[in-house]
Amino acid sequence: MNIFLNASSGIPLYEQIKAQIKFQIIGGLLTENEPMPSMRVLANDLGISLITTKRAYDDLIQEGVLYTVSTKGCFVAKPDLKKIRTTALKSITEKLEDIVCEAKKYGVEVAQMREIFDGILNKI
Amino acid sequence: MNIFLNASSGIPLYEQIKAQIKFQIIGGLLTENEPMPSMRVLANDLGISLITTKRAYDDLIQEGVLYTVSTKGCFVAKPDLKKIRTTALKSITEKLEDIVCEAKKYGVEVAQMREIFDGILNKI
Amino acid sequence: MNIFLNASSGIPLYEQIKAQIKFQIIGGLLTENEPMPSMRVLANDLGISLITTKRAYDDLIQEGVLYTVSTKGCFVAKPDLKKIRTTALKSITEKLEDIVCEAKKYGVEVAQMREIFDGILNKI
Amino acid sequence: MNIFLNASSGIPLYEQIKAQIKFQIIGGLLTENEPMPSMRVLANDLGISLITTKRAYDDLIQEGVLYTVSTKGCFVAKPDLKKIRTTALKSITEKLEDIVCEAKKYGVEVAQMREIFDGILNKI
DNA sequence: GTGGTCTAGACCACT
DNA sequence: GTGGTCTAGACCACC
Repeated sequence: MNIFLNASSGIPLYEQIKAQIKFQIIGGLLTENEPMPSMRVLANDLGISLITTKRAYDDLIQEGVLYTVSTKGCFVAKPDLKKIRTTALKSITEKLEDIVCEAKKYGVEVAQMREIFDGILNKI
Repeated sequence: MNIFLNASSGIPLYEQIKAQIKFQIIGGLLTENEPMPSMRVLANDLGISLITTKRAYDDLIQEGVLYTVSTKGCFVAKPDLKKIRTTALKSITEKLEDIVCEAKKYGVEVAQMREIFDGILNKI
Repeated sequence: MNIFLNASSGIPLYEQIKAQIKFQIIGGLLTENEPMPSMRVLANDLGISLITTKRAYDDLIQEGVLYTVSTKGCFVAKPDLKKIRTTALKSITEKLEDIVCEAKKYGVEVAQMREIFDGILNKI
Repeated sequence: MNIFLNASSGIPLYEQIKAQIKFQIIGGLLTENEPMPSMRVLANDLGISLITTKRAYDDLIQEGVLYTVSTKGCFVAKPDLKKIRTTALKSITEKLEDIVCEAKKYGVEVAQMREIFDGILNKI
């Protein structure tokens, strides 16, 4: 399981884990009914506390992204790609709005914002 | 002094204060050598603790946005608009990059990102 | 952590703490990525308020001397010895200039100043 | 009376006044029994509060640098140049010692300190 | 009245 | 346990 954590980013570790698991599902790296590494194993692999992986898994189960089979472990649920994408789009749109709003207060012109944004899109 | 705080936004009050003071300097509402309300008065006006306004002022003094004259109060420093804007642009660009990067992981297409962004720009 | 405070020196406690931590980094007693005592522990050891140690740490983090890993604690950053020394030399030079300037106004001759200074250097 | 104040230097205004009056006595600009400007006039000239000039004069009277004749005002006392110089030398020596001590903690070599000091002396 | 320093607490999120 | 934020209070020097 390839997950990369940044302890000093300020973003909670469990949120970083949750996001990367979702990315892998969206990207097809994790497929329906595939077994997830156990919380203990993942905690060990990442060198973090079991509590942290548990928090991430619990959240994902709660969101319906994973499901748990007692004594067997956690598995990837049937991915509701539409829901995940809709949620993601909503979150992204909101964040963009916040930034645009902030930029406006700093006196950044619309044309300049578009320029910056295009620059980023072209770079990736 | 028009400052609006949102106690439930998750953004520290002193950061909100700092940002709005900077916005007012950028917007020309606060001009060089203009006296700022005293920490006590501002704290009273906003209904928050003296410590919180002091924290905001201290940070801005440290950044060179305000300066203090012992027992007289705090004043607006010669606004280094260029630096403030450069810093702001850098921060905004970084945030945009993060979002675009996140969106990409969620499988959002470039065309769709541009569409969302244009929608926001047209709305404001 | 050996830090000695002089409550009656007029120098703020947090400045004394900051200076001594920098001295220890310069002197190699504190090395890169070494964990600092937690704010609470240090406050306890020194018999001062948590707020005062926090103030010192915050300043040092802001200066890039320390860095913080959320919930893990504060650590010694990659010491930019050059910057620290340059800053120190600048500050020392300025102070020396002020004193020489003051001495001159008191009519102290250059030769005498040199004599005093040599006396001090020979003593240490 | 030529006195120059720096409101934002951090040094109390009354200390700045005291020092400059002493300098003028040492330099022979103010001579024995010469009348000083009244506190009110001086306060007015400097654009500061009467309280501040009073504090400065009171201190100087206390130190024997000035004397007061009721209803007539303040005058320059017989300057005990030796005492003033001795006091000044002591204060300067102490300050130099503090700086040298601080510089040493920052790892500045004796040779380098001497170099800096000579540079300053040659400049003035 | 001003800012500068320091104190003793509290609550929170995260591990 | 850690740091981050916020609070209510105090004392000081200076003006």
